[in-house]
Amino acid sequence: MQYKEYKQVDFAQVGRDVLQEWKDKATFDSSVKLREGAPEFVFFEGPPSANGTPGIHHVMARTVKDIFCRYKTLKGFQVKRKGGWDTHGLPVELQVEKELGITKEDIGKSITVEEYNQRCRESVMKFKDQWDELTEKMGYWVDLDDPYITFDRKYMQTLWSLLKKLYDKGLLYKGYTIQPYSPAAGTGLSSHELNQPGTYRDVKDTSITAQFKLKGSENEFFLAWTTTPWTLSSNAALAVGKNIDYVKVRTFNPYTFKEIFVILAKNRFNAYFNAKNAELKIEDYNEGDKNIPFEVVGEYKGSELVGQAYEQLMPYVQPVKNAEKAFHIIEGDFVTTEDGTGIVHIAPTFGADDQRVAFQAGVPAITILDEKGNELPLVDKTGRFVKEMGEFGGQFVKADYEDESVTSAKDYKNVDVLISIKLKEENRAFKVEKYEHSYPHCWRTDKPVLYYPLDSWFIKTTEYKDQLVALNKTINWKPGSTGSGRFGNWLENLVDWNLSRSRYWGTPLPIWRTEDGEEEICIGSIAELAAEVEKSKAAGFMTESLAEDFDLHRPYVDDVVLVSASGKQMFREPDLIDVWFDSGAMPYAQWGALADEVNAAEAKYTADFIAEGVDQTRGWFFTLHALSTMLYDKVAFKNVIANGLVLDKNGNKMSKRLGNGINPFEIIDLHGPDAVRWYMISNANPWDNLKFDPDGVTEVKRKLFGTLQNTYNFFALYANLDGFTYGLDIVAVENRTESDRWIISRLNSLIKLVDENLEAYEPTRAARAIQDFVNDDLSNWYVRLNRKRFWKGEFNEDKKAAYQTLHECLLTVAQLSAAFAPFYMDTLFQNLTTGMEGTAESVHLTNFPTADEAHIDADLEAKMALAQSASSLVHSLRKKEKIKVRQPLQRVMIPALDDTFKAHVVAVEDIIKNEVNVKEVEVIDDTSGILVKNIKPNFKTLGKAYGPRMKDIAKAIGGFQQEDITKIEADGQYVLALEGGDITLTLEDVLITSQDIPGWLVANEGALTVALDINLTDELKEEGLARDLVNRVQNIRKDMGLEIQDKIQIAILEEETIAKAVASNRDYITTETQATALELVATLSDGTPLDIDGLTVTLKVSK
RNA sequence: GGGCUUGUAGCUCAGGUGGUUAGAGCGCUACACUGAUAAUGUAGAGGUCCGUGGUUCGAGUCCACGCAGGCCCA
Repeated sequence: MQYKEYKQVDFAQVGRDVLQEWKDKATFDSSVKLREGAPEFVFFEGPPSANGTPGIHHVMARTVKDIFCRYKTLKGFQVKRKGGWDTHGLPVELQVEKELGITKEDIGKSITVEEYNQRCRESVMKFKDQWDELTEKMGYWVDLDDPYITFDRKYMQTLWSLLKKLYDKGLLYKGYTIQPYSPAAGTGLSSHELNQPGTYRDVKDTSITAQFKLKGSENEFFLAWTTTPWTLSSNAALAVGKNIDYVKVRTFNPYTFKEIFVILAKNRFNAYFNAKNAELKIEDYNEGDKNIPFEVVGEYKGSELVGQAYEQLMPYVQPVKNAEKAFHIIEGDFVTTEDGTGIVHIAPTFGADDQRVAFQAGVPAITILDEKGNELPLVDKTGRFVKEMGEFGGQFVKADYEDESVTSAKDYKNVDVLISIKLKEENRAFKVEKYEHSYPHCWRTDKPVLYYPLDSWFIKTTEYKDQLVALNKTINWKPGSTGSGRFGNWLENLVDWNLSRSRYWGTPLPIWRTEDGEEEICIGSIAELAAEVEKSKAAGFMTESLAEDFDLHRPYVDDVVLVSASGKQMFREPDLIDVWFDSGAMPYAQWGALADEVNAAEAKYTADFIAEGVDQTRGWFFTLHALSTMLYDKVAFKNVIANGLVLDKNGNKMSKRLGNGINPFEIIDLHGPDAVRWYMISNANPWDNLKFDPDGVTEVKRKLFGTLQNTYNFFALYANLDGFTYGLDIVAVENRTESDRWIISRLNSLIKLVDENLEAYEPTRAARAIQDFVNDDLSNWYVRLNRKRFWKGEFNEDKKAAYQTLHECLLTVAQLSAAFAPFYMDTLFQNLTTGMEGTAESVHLTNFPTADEAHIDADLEAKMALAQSASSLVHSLRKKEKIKVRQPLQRVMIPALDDTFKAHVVAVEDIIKNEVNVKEVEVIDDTSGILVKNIKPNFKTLGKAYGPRMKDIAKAIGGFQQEDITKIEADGQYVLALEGGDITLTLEDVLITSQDIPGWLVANEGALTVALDINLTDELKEEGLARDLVNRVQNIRKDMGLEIQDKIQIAILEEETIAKAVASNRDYITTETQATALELVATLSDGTPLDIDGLTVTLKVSK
C-alpha cells in the first residue's frame, strides 16, 4: 500500500471531494449513530430565516457551532443537531409587500389576508436552496432532513400551549405600551414605518417652560420644559438626573412680574438668565421691567431633590390609583442638560421613557375610567381631549387633526397656545416660545404622530426577575462580559415582555374575549380549540366543526367565534405574538411537545451549548432564558458563545450599498472551506469583531495547510520509497532520538492545550496553538533537523523511528484539527491511515487524542529551546561576519554559570553543531575566569522587600564592578552601604549573566551568551569548498532530472585549490552526491564552468 | 444619552496575579538555502503600548477622567 502523493493540492477540490464522500458514506449520520447510548451533548440551532441570502457572517457563526459539536462528538458524546427555520415576522411581510408592490393598507382590500399569508409562506423559504448549499459546502453538520419550522402547525401548537401555561400562572395580562400612533389614520405605526424617509420633518411647536410649585412653599418652583404642552395635564412626576447639579434662583416671573424662586440644572442656568442682567439687584426691580434680576441662592445634587413633592400643574383629572405616589421628583436615567431645564416633565400616558420610569418608581398615570372601569388617557383615539378636560374637552391636541375650515379662522388658537396663555395667567409659565424640532409624521396621512398608549398583551417577566438573574449566573457566557454586562444589566432593568404585534404573518394570540372584556379563554392546543368550537356550534355561533388540518394562522383563527361560560360570543384578540416567542420556545416546540408533556429534567430540553451573534442577547438568548425560567425554573442553555460581527478588512460594516461584502460561496470556491473556517477562528476570538481580509485566508492556506501538506508529502515520498507502513513494530518512545522525544513531548503538550481550550470554549487559542506547532515545531524544526534521517541510508531502526514519529505527529494534528478544518483533515487522516489495520474510515469517527503525560518532558523542551536560541545567535553572528552556513567553523563557546545549564547545553550540542555547522561546542564554566559578567537587580524580590529604596539599590548594583560580582558569588551575599541603612543582598536578589568573552565574537539573548570562533584554517576552507562543490553537483543532478537514487560520475578540471579540497573530502563528496567516481582531469572539453566564491571550477557530471 | 466592548509595529493579533531590552505572523529590506522547491530559512529595520491625570520604588498591565471605533438599547 502506498501513501498518496500529491504534486499540488487544490484545497477547494478537497472540499468538494470530501463532501461527496461524506454524502456517499453518510458520515455525519455515522458520527451520530456511533455514539448511540453515550452521554448526550445537547445543541440548539438558532434558526435562520431563509427569506434572505446567507452571508459570510453566517459562515462565522456556524463555524463556531460546528467546531464544538464536532469536538464533543470526538470526545465521545452523542450530538444530535436538529436544524430549523425561522419563518414568521415583519421582514417576511415586508419582502412580500415589496414583491407585490403593496403596503399594509392594501391588506384586506386589494389582497385578502389569506392570499397575503399564502405569499408569505411561499416567500419564506425562497432562499432555502442557497442556505442548504452553504451549509453543506462550509461543512456545517446539521440535520437538514428533519428541521423544525416555526410556521408548522405542531410548532405553533406548542407556542399556544406554552402561552396557556403562562396564562394559567397569571403571567399574561393586557396593558398598554406607548407607541407611535396616527390619530388621523386610527392606527399604530411600526418603528419600520417610522424609519421611512420623509417621516421626520422640522416643525415649529409652542414650547413651554412650566413652573411646578414645591409643595408647602410660598413661591418656589421646579422648572420643566416641554415641546408638547398638551401633555402637561397628564403630568404625574418630574425626573432629575441624580448626578446633575441644580441651583435655586431668586428672580421674577416675566409675565406676572411676581417674585419667585426657581430650581433648574446649573448647566442650563445661562439659557434662562441673561448674563447682561447679572449686575441688577433684586431690591431694585420694579414690576414691568424687561430686564429681570436674578440671584443664585442654593445648590443641590439631583439625588437630594428626589422624593420632593409638588402641586399638580393642571388639576383637571386626578390619578385613579396610587395617588400618593404622584407629583414627586423621581430619578430618570435619560435626563440630560443639553436642552430644557434638566428637569423632565413626565406624562406616563404619552412617552415611552415616561411610562418606564413612572412604572419603576410606582408613579401612576393620569387616566380616566370608562363605564367598564378601563383606564383611558386624557386624549381619545381621534386625537381629542376627553370631556373631563374642562374648557379643553373635545379639542384636538394638534391643530393638524382639525378641519382646515376651523384652523383657518383668524382667531383660531391651538391647544398648546391656549394652555400657554392659561399658565401665563396663573403664574405657572416661566418661558413660552416657538421651538423648531424634528417630529415624526404618519406616512399615510402626512399628519404628526402621537406617542400614545395602545393595548398590548404582556408576559409578566418582571415577576421572575430574581430567578432570571440567579439562573443567569449559572450560565457560562463567552465572553463573560456579555453575560454579566449586557445581558445581566438587561435582566436587572427588566420590563414586562410586550407580546403584541399588529401584523398578519405570525402566530396568533390564542385568547378569545367577550366584547365587554369580562370573560376570556386562552386556548392551549388544537384539540382544545376544536372542543370549544363544538360548544360554540351548540350555541349557534359556529356552523362547522374545526377542520382536521385547520391552519392556525390568520385569517382562519379570526373566523372562529367561541362561546363564553355565560353564553356570550368571544372573539379572538387580534394581535399576533412577537416572533421572538417563536424562537425562544424552540427547545420544546422543535419536538412538538405540549407544555405539560415537557419533563424539564430531560436532557433534550436544556442545551449544553448554543452560539449566535451578540445581537441576539436581548433576542433569542433572552427569550430562551425567560421561557425556560418562567415555565420550568431552569436554564435553557449552559454554555453560550455570543459572536461578534464580520466587518470588511477596513473595519467597516459589510453592506450591499458599499459593495464591500464577501460572497461566502466565492471565497469557499476560491480557497476551500477549511482555510476560510480556519482563518475566521484563528484571526480573532469569535466574540470580537472580525475584520475579514481575503488575503488572510490566502495566508492561512499557505502557512498552515500548505506547510502541513508539504510535511505530509515529504513523509509520503520517503515512506513510499522505503516501503514504510505505520503500525508495524513501533519503536518505543524511550528508544527514539532526542529530537523525536522532543517533538512527541511538544505534541502531547499540544493535545493538552487544545483539549483544555476547547473544553473552555476558547477555539481561537486552540487553533493558534495547532498552527504554531505545525509551523514552528514540526515543520521548521523537527523536519528540517531530521531531513537526512529520512533520505539517507538503509531502512534501519532509527529511520523507522523517524517515520513513526512524524506519522504520529501528522495523524494527531489531523485529529486535533478535524473540528476546525473537517474536509482537509479527513483527507489527511485517510491518507495517513492507508494500509493501517482497524482504523476508522473518517477522522470524524475517531476519538479525540489523549495526552500522554509520561511523554511530556519539560526539561527536554527547555533544552531544545536552548538549542534554538543558541543556533539563532550563531546564525546572527555568522550573518554579521558574512560567513555563510556552508562554511564550517571550528567552535562555538557557551558560558555556563551553573550545572543544570551546562547539562542542558551538553545534551543539545550535536543539534547545535549540525544546525550552525561548527565542529565543536565548548561549554565554558566560571572557573576559566575569562567571562565578563553582568549583574542586574531582581526587582521582584527586592521591590517587595525594600519598596521605596529600590531606586538607590538599582543604582548601587548598576555600579558593580567585576570584583563585586565575584565577591557576591563567592560569599553568597553582599552588604550594600546605603543612606538609610545597610542592605544585605543575597544571590536571590540579583540576576547574574555572562555577557562577554574578551577577544571573541559574542552575542547574547537573555541569560544565554554564545561566542564564535571565526578563524578559518585551511582544513575548514577546504571543507567549505567541498560543501559548495556538493551543492553545485546536486543542482546539476537536479537540472539533469535525475532520480534520487541515481548514481553519477564526476569529472573536475584539475586546479590546485580544488584538488586539495577534493583530496581531503573525497568520501564526503561522493557519498553526498551518490557518485561512483570522482576524478580530477587535466582536460575537460564539455565541462560546465561554475563560480564558487570567485573560484572557477569546471566540472562534468554524467550518469 | 445609557450599557457593553475595542484601541499595542504599516496590517492582523499575543501580552496569568504590576518588575526594567513589549512579542508573533504578514508586509518591507538584506542575505542564505536549492534532494520539502510555484517551497523554505536567517537576520534587520519598524512601537509616544489612544490621550491626560493618579496610585506605586516601578504601569502596556491597577484607578479616574477623556478621545476614537463597534454593537445593543433609548
